[in-house]
Amino acid sequence: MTMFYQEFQKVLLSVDCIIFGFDNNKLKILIGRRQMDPGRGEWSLYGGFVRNDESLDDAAARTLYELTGLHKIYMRQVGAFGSVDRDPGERVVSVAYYALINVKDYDDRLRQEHGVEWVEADKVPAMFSDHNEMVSKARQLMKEKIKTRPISFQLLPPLFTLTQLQRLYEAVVGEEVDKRNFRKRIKDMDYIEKTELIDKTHSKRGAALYRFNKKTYDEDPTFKL
Amino acid sequence: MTMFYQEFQKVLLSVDCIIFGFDNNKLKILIGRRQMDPGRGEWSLYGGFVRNDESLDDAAARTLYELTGLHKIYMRQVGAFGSVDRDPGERVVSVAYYALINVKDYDDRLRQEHGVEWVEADKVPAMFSDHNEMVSKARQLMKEKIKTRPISFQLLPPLFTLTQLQRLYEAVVGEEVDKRNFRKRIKDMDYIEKTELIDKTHSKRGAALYRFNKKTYDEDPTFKL
DNA sequence: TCAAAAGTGTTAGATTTACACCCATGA
DNA sequence: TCATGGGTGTAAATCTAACACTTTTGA
Repeated sequence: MTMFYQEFQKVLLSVDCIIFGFDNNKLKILIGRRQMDPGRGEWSLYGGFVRNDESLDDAAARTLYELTGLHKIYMRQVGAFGSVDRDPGERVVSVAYYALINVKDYDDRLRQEHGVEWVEADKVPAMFSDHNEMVSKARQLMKEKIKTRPISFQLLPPLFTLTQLQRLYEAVVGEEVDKRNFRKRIKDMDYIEKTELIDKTHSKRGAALYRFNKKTYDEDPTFKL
Repeated sequence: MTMFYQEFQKVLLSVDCIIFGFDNNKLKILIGRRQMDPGRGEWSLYGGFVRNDESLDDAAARTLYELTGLHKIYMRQVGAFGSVDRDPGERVVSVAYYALINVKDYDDRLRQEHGVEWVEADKVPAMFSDHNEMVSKARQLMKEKIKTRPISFQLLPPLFTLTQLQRLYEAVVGEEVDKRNFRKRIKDMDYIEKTELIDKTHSKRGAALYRFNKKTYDEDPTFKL
């Protein structure tokens, strides 16, 4: 059946997902207790094995769908992790992906059924194997990404206030920024549109709601690399 | 023997190396004709299969050593490539690494024995499978890296002139930079040390030779992230 | 003596940072 | 009426980019 490469060893390949959410002005990630031996009961990222008939991206998307019921989640590869002993059971190489979702899109019932929970990205417990490493690398990549690309919208509802956008940015880069300077920068981004709508849930005065215009963004020549 | 994960499929895992060199003011990469079916004879990166008793990094380092006879090559992971049909033979997932070497360190006899050659990074032919994709991604990563980290020294001899350093920088980022501005920036980097030595092979007047001081670099608090 | 590469400062413009007060509203 | 978060402009400092001529020396 196998015609080529007969003499080479195969390995188990998994994907592990670092799923980011933003809630209560905190960056959070979704983790659970490992349901499998070895390591059963340890904190762990959600993952799954790669099948022979699916690409790595497909495996990650499928895994994300299994867990969240959501399609077309924003997702980027973090890298491959392949220490020999990273899994105490047997040799497993894992490709990590980070994903961004809007916490509100994730049915809380489904979340509980899978036994995963949102923990603050700054307070992640010690996890199984090299999962903490995966998380740091993912955070690092996301931090670099957010400085040049509009990924915030993947974590926010379709309508959001500038304060929300700023808090998210601060949570991701890990430092506070000046309100006026931040808003000045946003004004220059034509693809962040002010709507007529007002959010009154977070303040008495009410804050203008903004939305991300993907079309305008895609047409912006600044972003044609 | 295998106690866990029995029900999951395994895949062949390979590493592919994008080996950069700098010669004649040109950024080059090392490629050869594929020696294996399927795809025998097509242009290809140099790669190898990952063994069960070695990490991905070890597999890449071993592959680099096999080809070049060099140890401790600077090397960074590019990412995992895993389309289902990327290899027409059977399912193979590959982890790409880029590596930087000083062309002069590579014995030309050994190079010929392996049937690989240096081609300009801007003139890479169509290659086997997704290897061109790997090269673009590697170039992109390296370009980002060189803007904040001193990786040039991996591609240059221990002593080099500022003009060489500038030409290399230009080749990597793909655009020319102003000589005076470039040298001003270099002056601010304490870890690039001027020596008393003069290179007279490239000009009549002679150019001062510089060296990279790793110790100074490692102690520079700017680079503690 | 001249061609070829090395070496060297200044200025204008752009970008970034720091900073403080008034507004609207519901409780 | 007051506490809370929303909203706004200016000036200094820093960084970046543009620019041209002199030096040395081997051929």
